[in-house]
Amino acid sequence: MPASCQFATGVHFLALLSQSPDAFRTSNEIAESTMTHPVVVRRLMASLQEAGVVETQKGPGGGVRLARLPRQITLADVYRAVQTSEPLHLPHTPPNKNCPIGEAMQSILEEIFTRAESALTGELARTTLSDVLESAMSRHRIQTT
Amino acid sequence: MPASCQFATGVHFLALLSQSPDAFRTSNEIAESTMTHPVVVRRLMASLQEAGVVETQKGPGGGVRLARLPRQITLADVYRAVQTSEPLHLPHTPPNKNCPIGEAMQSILEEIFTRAESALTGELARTTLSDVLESAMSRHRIQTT
DNA sequence: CTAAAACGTAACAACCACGGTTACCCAACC
DNA sequence: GGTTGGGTAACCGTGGTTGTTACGTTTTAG
Repeated sequence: MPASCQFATGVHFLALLSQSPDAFRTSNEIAESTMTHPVVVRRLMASLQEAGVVETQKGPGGGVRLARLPRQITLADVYRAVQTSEPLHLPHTPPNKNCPIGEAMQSILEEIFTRAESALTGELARTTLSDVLESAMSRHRIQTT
Repeated sequence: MPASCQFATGVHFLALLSQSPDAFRTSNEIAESTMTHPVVVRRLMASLQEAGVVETQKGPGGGVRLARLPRQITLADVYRAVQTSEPLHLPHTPPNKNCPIGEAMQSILEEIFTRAESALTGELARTTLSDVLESAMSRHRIQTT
């Protein structure tokens, strides 16, 4: 199911960065924690940097850190920065020109998709990175005690 | 990924069926209108039949028709019947066991995904097939006049 | 009872996006 | 200037989706 898990990965990355909002973490560290490849980390972080969610610093002592406080970053920000393809798609082959229904279908579907995705991002906007980190901390505490 | 457009295709199919809720339409007719293959139609219709959205009739004079009135079928019904993969996904590789954040991440993300998808289907549930058909009819009328 | 019309489904190929990997360039710090 | 880091291009393997063929099964017509 190679159906883009970039959002999940991105949230995971940013949750790690939220632990120490001021410190730079290297892509190697992040990759190790998430069992992936440093290049994958840098690729995803590039999108997040473009969206103004993180900032990077090259050279020794450099790495990636949040550009804003965890409280000021919502999951909708992450979703918009990272999601390359939309969850709902039009068919690749255009409909029959002789079919009046098909003629109007695309624009109807596009409107529906827009509304549906607004609902989705609206829900995601209600959770911030600090919420995620807090949940993770409390959950881990319960698991280890 | 070859971004699944099954939802869009399904809505298109059902909009066609909504034109004549009582008559059986063959997969060949549907395929012709949507510029696809009869087997593709039957495959998708199989899911919709399993969900109780359509009913099929074999043999001459048979085909597919809606199981309920267009007014009683929402796009959320279509989405649930047809969508094989969810819009948001967990990473395929589990996180590092030594990372406390990663430990808790999966369940946190699953909760978030559940809420987000509920928001999406909630929005889709507000539109019925008769709404779609009505939009298509009025749009086509405007385009052709 | 046979033939034709339709769905049901398995099997296969083509395509394409995603993730992992390597390699190389560039910037920053010591 | 060397080391440490990100930035990015290029490539491959994998797997899901669609299109297509082929065949079985059910139903109706006659």
